[in-house]
This record gives sequence, structure tokens and C-alpha cells, in this order.
Amino acid sequence: MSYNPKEIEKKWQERWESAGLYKDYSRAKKFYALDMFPYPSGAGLHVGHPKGYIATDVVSRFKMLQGYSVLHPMGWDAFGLPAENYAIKNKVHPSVATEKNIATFKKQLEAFGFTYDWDREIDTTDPAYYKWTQWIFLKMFEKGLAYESNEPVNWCPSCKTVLSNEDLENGLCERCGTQVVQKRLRQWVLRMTDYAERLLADLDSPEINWEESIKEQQRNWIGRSEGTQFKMSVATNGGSTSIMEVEPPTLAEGNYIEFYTTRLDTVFGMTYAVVAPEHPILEKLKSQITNYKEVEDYLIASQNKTILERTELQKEKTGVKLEGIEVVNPFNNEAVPLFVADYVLGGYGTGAVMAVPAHDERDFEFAKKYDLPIVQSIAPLLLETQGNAAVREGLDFDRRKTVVVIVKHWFENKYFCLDWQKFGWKSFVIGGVEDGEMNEDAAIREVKEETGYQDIKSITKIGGNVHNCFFAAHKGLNRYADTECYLVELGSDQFIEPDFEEVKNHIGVWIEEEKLGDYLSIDLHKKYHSIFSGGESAYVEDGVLVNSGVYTDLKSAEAREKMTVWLEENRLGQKKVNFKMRDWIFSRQRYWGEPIPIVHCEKCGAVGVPEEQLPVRLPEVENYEPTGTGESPLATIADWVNTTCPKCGGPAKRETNTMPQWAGSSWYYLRYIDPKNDERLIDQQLEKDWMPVDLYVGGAEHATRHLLYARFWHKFLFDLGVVTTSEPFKKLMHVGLILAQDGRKMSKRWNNVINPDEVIEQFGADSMRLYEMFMGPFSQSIAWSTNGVVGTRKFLEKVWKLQTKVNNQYSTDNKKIQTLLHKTIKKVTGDIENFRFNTAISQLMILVNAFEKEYAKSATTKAHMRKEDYEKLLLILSPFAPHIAEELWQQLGHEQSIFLEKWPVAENQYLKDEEIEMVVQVNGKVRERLIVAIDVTEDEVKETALESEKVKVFTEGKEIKKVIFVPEKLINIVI
RNA sequence: GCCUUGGUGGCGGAAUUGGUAUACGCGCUAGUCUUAGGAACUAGUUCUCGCAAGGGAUUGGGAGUUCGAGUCUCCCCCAAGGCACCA
Repeated sequence: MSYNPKEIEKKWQERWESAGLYKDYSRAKKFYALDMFPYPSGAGLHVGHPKGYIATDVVSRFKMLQGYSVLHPMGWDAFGLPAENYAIKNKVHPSVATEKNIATFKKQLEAFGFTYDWDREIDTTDPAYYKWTQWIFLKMFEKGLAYESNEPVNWCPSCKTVLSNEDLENGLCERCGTQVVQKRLRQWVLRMTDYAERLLADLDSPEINWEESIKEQQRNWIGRSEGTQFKMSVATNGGSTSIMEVEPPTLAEGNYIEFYTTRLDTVFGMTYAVVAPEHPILEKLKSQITNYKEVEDYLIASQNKTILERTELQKEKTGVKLEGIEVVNPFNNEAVPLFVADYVLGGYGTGAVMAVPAHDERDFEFAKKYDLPIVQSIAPLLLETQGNAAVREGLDFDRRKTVVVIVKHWFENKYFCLDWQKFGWKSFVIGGVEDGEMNEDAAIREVKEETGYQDIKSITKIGGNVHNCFFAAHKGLNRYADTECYLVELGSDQFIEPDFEEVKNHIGVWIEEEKLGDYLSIDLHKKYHSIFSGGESAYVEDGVLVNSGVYTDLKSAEAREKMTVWLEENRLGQKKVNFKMRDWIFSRQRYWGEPIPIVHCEKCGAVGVPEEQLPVRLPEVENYEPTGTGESPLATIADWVNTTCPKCGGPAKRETNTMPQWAGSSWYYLRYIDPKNDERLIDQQLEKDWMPVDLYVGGAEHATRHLLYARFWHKFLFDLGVVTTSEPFKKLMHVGLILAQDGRKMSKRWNNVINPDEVIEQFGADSMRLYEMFMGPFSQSIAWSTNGVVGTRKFLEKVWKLQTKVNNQYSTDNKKIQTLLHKTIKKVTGDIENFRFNTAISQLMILVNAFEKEYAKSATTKAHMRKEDYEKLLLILSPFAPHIAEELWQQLGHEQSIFLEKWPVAENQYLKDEEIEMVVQVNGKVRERLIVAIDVTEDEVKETALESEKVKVFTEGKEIKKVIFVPEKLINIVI
């Protein structure tokens, strides 16, 4: 009988389902395997969708065989725009199309033979389900986590709805690619930022075992920063230092602006300050801003910019100076100009920043454009740790002001360097600045003294102030040098022989410019001394404070601490943590979503619908078309909208916005555990039994939306006492895409979509399952290859044919085969646990090839396979190819399903080979391979190896310096 | 620009702690069978020199540590994904 997958697959799918094979939830050990449930689109599945489902199915069957009760459910995330758009076009209720699509999806999935328990099927559009979605919202409303807001929000003019920050892709609507505009609309918002700290911190908790890349994406998205929020008073009279002599400054009541910075240590370098166009101060101080017309024009212009224009293009920065007002730096009482500029974001921090062009790239750019002063307040701190100049421990530092002078030849492109031969280092001309001496004078003096050249044509300061710690070998002490750098050009060869004392430690050498880099390490000079020269860039790293009053010489971190303390003491500011993540804009102006269970009463305001009245059902409607006015289509149904206030009984109107698509998926994994419960969201005991989800598999594109939202809701439910774990998903694996054969994404547009039904029709579900797991590392995107399926089909054919070789009567105990079999059991077990399905399958292929060679193709017709060996092969193959494994299992005479058996265990006694191939290397190169007993001694191998002709060629007449012996692996002869 | 993950044959990709690089599969080449095409089977297949025996090179590039480096250290290049004026 030949292998006919079409026949056996259908047969077993029916038998498994009718026997309820997967529904034994009584075992002591439990395992919850979860897939991200699909949106049932009209297009049906393509071959990429099932990849993750196959993986969870492999793990589910594997865990069943290991004696677990496995919960492996499936459902539908069915609210969403495509169904609604289809409804608008075809004038049918979205639920009709949804129902049809679900049927198609289900049929397609069933062909794979998955272990889903369809009794637990979930549909987010089912009122019995969304009742609880609404219930969670109500609880949030009760706890003050759901609130109404009138802030400007992202509006997609094409989808005619509001979008959350998470729904944007580079400022465009993630769904339709339309440019989003800012619109002021009343919205329901969830206070997700209240959970930001926990959402971030718990990423590192042992309850989460996720791929680093996804955790990192969430960390980026949450975007925590620690800084200082402080007040600067507004001076309206063009205030200057002389007037503001009070220390600490007193703040006129209400006449100040709050600023946020993470770099308070740079505050003495502040040369201006900026507020965002949305900042309320502009309206408040309107009368004092003498150029308000100009400011107003700017505000209008920036309001008309899209998000894309304002942020993504990183256009040249623009801004307008607010004439007539200034702000006062509390640390030195200096007044600096205040600008409005849209490179400062209104929604983050306080919407106002201090600007330190010397130490912030954006401020630097702006300062260059508007010709604002650039003042250094941080000096880089260099610490020599390597070579002869490395700082010596235990020695005190001798602090000096020094200059580094780069001396250029009078006509050649060469520079003067010093070779400190005795101490083994090289440098430019360096020297100390004497008391009362100007740095520039010191530089000129050093050039004359040390080089002997007298004709100084020009001298230019390059870069800023740099602090440098090193060991000064010629003085025998650690030096802390406060350095500035000068470039000196010589005018001629005018020369006076230098004093011997000046030059006894070094000799001078002219080095060509292009060879300078090889001669001495100029990287540091380049990196640090040129910081402010020619205006290339700002120095944004930490360092040592300079020009900073009493804080001068402190290191950045310490300065931030002390300066913040000073602000606190004077009630001018405090530490502040900010997050990039915003609250979740939770309402949509569309039809096909969960109604928000709120009633608006003129007297009582927004009132929650009483729990016993849930669910608030979606009403029938004539027209699904969004209105575009910011009202949902529900607003037109007077019968539904007009209701009574649950609190006072007076007239009230229902909330007409609906929830976003992400609502239903934020908690669905809980409902699978207890899908039919009318009383509670989930039974408490069942929740304890099954949560958290042991394995969650899905696409990486959900890293910052679904996975963040679900964690947020879960933590809320945890605080509510509904769940007992603080994190929902223990292990998360992300599934790599399957690309089309041409390497592009599968899409109708390219006409390169592979339909799984056809693949199953041609090769069978087992071949397809096997191929998708064999393609490569699970998380990686890989192109589909139909030829690859041919390969896995051939492999299954081999397995099928092997059944004819089972015969215990004639079988012999074959040590080699036993070893390979047990090694394979061990590898497959470990690989499934670690999601390395591709190598598990390759090992299965190796085993089957060996069986085939040993039994099917053996010259002796009496070579037969032991039944128990074949059974073990079927068992470890069964999670990947369940139908063929079950069929062969029962053909062997078993009456019970293979999935009620026990997973085989690799026995140690079989895992070691008796003989191994030992590699003989000469100087690390392989020259010979010897078959030796596994416990062979070094001396035995050495003797045999040295007698080998192949080895002799290389060792003859040479002295053997050393022999390295690695038991069971190799011997290396070093000559 | 920043973060994350990667870079190994014609292709997808293997390679415990540093210890035989290229497992397994696809493709390709030759042969057997076949009216033919295909399928199946057998043998070969990293590159290179060589009739062969055999030699040499090789894991993005360069340096280093080591008896020995795909694996460890430093520098650089490239690709994919994420974030992006967050002060």
C-alpha cells in the first residue's frame, strides 16, 4: 500500500475530533499554548499564516505525549475596518461577511490537523464576549483610568477616525497610508502611562521569557527618561544680570515657565530657551510679546504642518524669538532669550526646554542658524588606561593648565611631533601654562622653547577645553591636565638652538600630514579638540563641568545630583521621570467595534452603564458609512442614542464612539480558559490552574501594540484581583514571515500568493507542516520553495516504506543504530523545547537515512528492524507529522492513539559510541583521521599518529614541541 | 543618528564549553529505467591547482589572543527590523 496523505489525513482528523482526543484537561501537569488569533479577512489564509500555528501544534502534541493536559484554543479577532468597508460597499451587515470569512478560515485550518479545542472558540464580535470587554472598560472608568479628553489627536481623513500613537507608521495611518492630521476632538483615553513604570520594569522579571528584540522594542516605545523639571522666571523688561541680584531668585507668582531636562549639568551653557508652539505661555503673555503678530503667523504655519513635515523630514529647524520677554537661568541669574520653535514637542515633558548649543546637537543646529552664542560648560574627561601614559594607581594627581600645540611647517605639509624615546610615547608639542600667563602666550612660548623655531605666522585655538588624566613619565607623576589646543603655523625656518634642559627628554620630528595618524594617536585630538572649531558638532557626552560657578570641576553625574538638590531646596524644581509612551486614545468613530458603555447625562455627566445592563449591543443601522465629522454612524440612530441616565433617571444620550480593534484582543487569552461563563469574566480557580500562558506565538509586528496593550490590561485585571499573575505571557516566540518564492512579501498585488489548500491537496498536510518547520530558524523570514515541500514529502515516503522492514523475528541488536536512535531522541526533545524545529527535523532525516541504509537497502535480505525502534521513530516524528505517525502506529497493531503514548526517553547507556574518528592535527591542520576506541589514551593515539605516513610527511626530522590531546576529539602535534 | 538581530557553498541553512567548517534539504551534473517528457533510483557536488595521489584557500573585511577561532577581543563594512527633534 502506498502513502496516500489525502485519505489518511481526513480519516484521522475526523476520528481525533469525534474522540475528543485533545480535551482531556484532568491531568496534573498543565500547559497553555496560544496563537495570536487571526483577523478573518476575505482573502483567506496564505502559507505564511499557519507557520506559527504549526509550531504551537508541534509543541502541544509534544507536551501531550509528555503527560500534560494541553490547552490549545483558537478564535477570531473579528472587529475591524476591512469587514466594515466591505459592508459599506456591498450594503450587507459586517457580521454577515465576518461569519462567512470565519467559516472559510476554520475549514482551512482544519486541514492541518491542529489540536484545537473548538468548544472554546472565541469571536470578539459576539455580544457574549464583548460584554466582558465592556465590563473591563467600565472598571477602568470606575478607577479613573478611562477619561475624556479634548487634546488634539491623530485623525485619519481617509478612515475618518481617530488613531492612537501606536496606530501610526512614520506619521501615516498604518492601515491606509494616508497622512494623519491633528484634530481637536473629544476622546476616550486610557491612562496607560500610570502603568508605564511597571510595564517597563517587569520586562526584566523572571515571569517573562521573551526574545530580547521584542523586549527592546517595548523599552524604546515606553521611553523612560530621568531628568529634572525646574522653573525659570520670566523677565519682561529685557532683564539683565545687574538687575537680578537676589540669590536664590524669587519667582513672581505665576510668572514662570517649567522646563524639563536630562542634562541639568549643562545648565551654565544655556544661551537661550525654547517653548513648543502649543505652550500656553504664548497665549498668557500675549500682551507682553512685542512681536506677537510674527509669533502668531509662526503658530499658524506650524499648525498646518503635518506630523510628517514637523518630525519625520527633520527639516531645517525654524523658530521665532519672543521679543519683550526673557527667562532667567536660576543658577547664574542671567537672562536668556526665549524662542518658540516646533522642534520642541508640546506633548512631551513640559513642552519647554533650555537650550545648550555646546552640548546638544539640536540646539547647536538652531544656534548656528540664528547666530546664538555657544558656551562650553562641559569638558570631555579623558583617562589614559593603556600604554606608558596609563594613570598609575596610588599616585596623587598634579593638576596643571596645559596647552597642546600643533605646529605646521612653513611650506611643507608636515607637522612637528615629539618622540619621547625614553618613555615610549609620542605627542605634539605640549607644555604647562605658568601662573598669570595667557594660554595663547604659553603656546607661543612652548613652540619657541621646544622646537627652536621663532617665526610664528599665525595661531588659532581649535576646539574647546578638555581635561586629560595621564601618567607624565618625564616627571614621574600622574597629571590632571586642563588642556586647550592651538594650531601654530610657522612663517619661515628662522631657528635658535633650544636650551638643552628643554629638550633632553625628547627629539623633534617632522611628520607628513597623511602619516600623522600612524605616528601618534590623533583620534583623541580629532574627537575632542575640534569640538567647537568650525562648528562641526556639539559635545553631548558626560564630562567635567567648566565655567559653571561653584559646580565647576564636578563630574556630570554628581553635578546633576547636586544641582537638583539645590533646586529642591529653593523650591525651584525637582527630579522628574518622563515617558515617551502616551495614554491610549481609545475611541473610534466607526461602526464595527464594541460600543463604549457610557451614557452622557446633562446633570450627572458621563455615567457608566450598570453592569447588569451589559452588553451594550451594537444596534442595527441603515448606513455604515463614517460621518467624517468626528461622530460615529451610531449617532444617527435616535432610538438607540436617547436613553435615560442610570443615576438620576433623567434624559441622557449614549456614547456613540466605539472601541479600537485592539480592545478585544487585549484579554482574549483569559476567556479561552472559561469561554461560557456568564457570571464572571473568568472563574478564579480555572484562572489559577491555567495562567500564565506558557507559550505565545505570533508576529513581531505586534510588539508595541497588542503585546503592550494586553500587558497593560492584564496588570489592571491583576490589580482588580481578577487574575493572579502580573504578566500574561510567560514565553513569547515571534514567527518569521514566509516570503514568496521571488523573495518579496506575499501579496495579491504581486500575484505571488501561495494558497495552503493547494499545497495540502498536492503534497498532504504532514509534508507541508514538516516543510514549514524545516525551512530554517523559526523567527527568521525565509522565502517559500515548493521544491522544499517535495523534499519533506520524499522523507515521509521513506518513513512509510520502512514499515515493511519491521520484523522482530529476524532483527539483530544493532549498537550503531541504537546509539543514533537515542541521540536523535535527545536532540529532537531538546530542539522542540527550544524552538529549533529545523534541526530536529534534519536529525530525524539523518536517522531515517540510516534506517534505510541499514535495513531497506542492505545486501542481506535478513536485515530487519525491531518494532520498538520503529515505534520510537514514529513517536518522535508524530508532533510534526501527526497523521502519518498515527496511521503507521495503528498499522503496527495498536488500537489506541499514538498521542496517548509516552514520549520516549534517551537512555544514557546508548548515547556513547564505542568507536570514534579521532582527528590528527599537525600545527592545527588536519592531516589524518584515525578510528579508535572511545577510551583510547593519549600515548596510544600519539604512537599510532606518528607512525601514519600522512603525518610523517609533516613531522619527519622536526622536533615535537608539544602535544595537545582532547579526549574523544583530536590530537594536535605542535612542531 | 540611536537600538536590536544578523552576514557561512548556486539557494534555505547546520556546527554544546574555542576542538573534523559546509550536517540536513533544495538545486545542479552524470548514469540506470522510460517511446518521450517527468517521476523514481544510483553516484557526485565549497572554491581552486592537478590525469591522479594529493596540495592550497575559505565562514563580510582588517588586526589580535591561542597549540587551535565561524565561535573570544578591538576596529571597519554591509543587510534586515525597530525607534526617531522625547531635550
